[in-house]
Amino acid sequence: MSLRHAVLGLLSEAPASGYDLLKIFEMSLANVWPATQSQLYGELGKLTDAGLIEVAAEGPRGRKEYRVTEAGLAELRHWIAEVPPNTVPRSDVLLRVFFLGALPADQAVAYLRSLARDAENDLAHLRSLVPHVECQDDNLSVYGRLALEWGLRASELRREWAEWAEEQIRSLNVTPRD
Amino acid sequence: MSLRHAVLGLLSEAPASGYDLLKIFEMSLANVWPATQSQLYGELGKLTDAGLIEVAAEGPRGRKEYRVTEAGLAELRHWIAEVPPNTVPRSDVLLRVFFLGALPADQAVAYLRSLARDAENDLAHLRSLVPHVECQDDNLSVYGRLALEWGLRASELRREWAEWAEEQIRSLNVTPRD
DNA sequence: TCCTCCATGTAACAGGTTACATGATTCC
DNA sequence: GGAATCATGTAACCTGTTACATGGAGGA
Repeated sequence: MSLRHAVLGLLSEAPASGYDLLKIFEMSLANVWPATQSQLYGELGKLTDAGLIEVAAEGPRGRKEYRVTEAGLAELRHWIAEVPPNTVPRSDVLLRVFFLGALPADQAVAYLRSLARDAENDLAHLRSLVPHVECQDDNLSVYGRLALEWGLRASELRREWAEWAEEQIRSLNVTPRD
Repeated sequence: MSLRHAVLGLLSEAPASGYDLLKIFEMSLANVWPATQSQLYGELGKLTDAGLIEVAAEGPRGRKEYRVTEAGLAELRHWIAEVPPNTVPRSDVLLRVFFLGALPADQAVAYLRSLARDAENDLAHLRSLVPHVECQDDNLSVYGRLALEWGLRASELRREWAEWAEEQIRSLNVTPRD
């Protein structure tokens, strides 16, 4: 149930329409909590029914601008501070690593190398976002920078780990029978 | 669709029943790809229908021992080596970080501190698994060690990042008006 | 006029969680 | 005999993805 809190969080910064929110999801939250258009509009309806947000104004093309209510803000704060983070994040990459034994050793090594490359690419991409986020000054950007730093560190970790893992597997296979 | 490959992967190491697999999921894969009992039995049925696994033997209490077929093994290898890892892992922790601005500064700092503590606990837990995995020698353990190392590094990262982030927010608030 | 962008909504499906339901075997 | 464990299955519900569907407004 975190999409609902993502929406509350965004609306707590500034009122916005579903369409606006969609853009923000694509820009800022794409790497943290992606959401689709259909999901978003559904959630806006549910949040309105629950009284956590309300329509602040109606615009041209049927545009509805939402804002968070007091109850919504309270719910947001409660969620951040008191609801325990729930799920183990599933990683299909790590799952593949578990089963690398099903591949011939050279392919396993190649796979780990490709992970290192992917991490390097992600790192480059995140680095390209740094200047863009750095010049902004709203709440979302201040904390967005923290999130971005996490991403940078995590990408480096992936690259370093993949290189280390490749070496591990290599050393296992160099001395197969002693 | 990774649960299916998790099942194929486990069965490629050794034949097992749904019940056996459930235990393995709870032990080895709990931190990588958790699965529930009902999901597992459903998937076993679908995999059998698809011809990727088959019933190798039937035991006492209606026990059905499955083994992977040639087609299943081919599918597993294909998935590991050629299917691109799909989704951005959603992180509800990082999502909370994005919206920390909705909290008073002291609560935001407290939250980051609690993240550091959580990371420290996870680290301790993973470290306790090290000796257990180290003495095993099957394929799953060899590659499981790689996955465990990832977990260890990731937990350290989380702790270090949380400490860094706390310092960042602290320094923002020490000098509010200059 | 036509294209692009703004803007919302719904339907079908896949994957995952929780809960319920049932029964056989083994061990004490 | 009773408890713990082995063992499987199903139903309801929630979340998320993909695709379809519709139409207004503004600019070239």
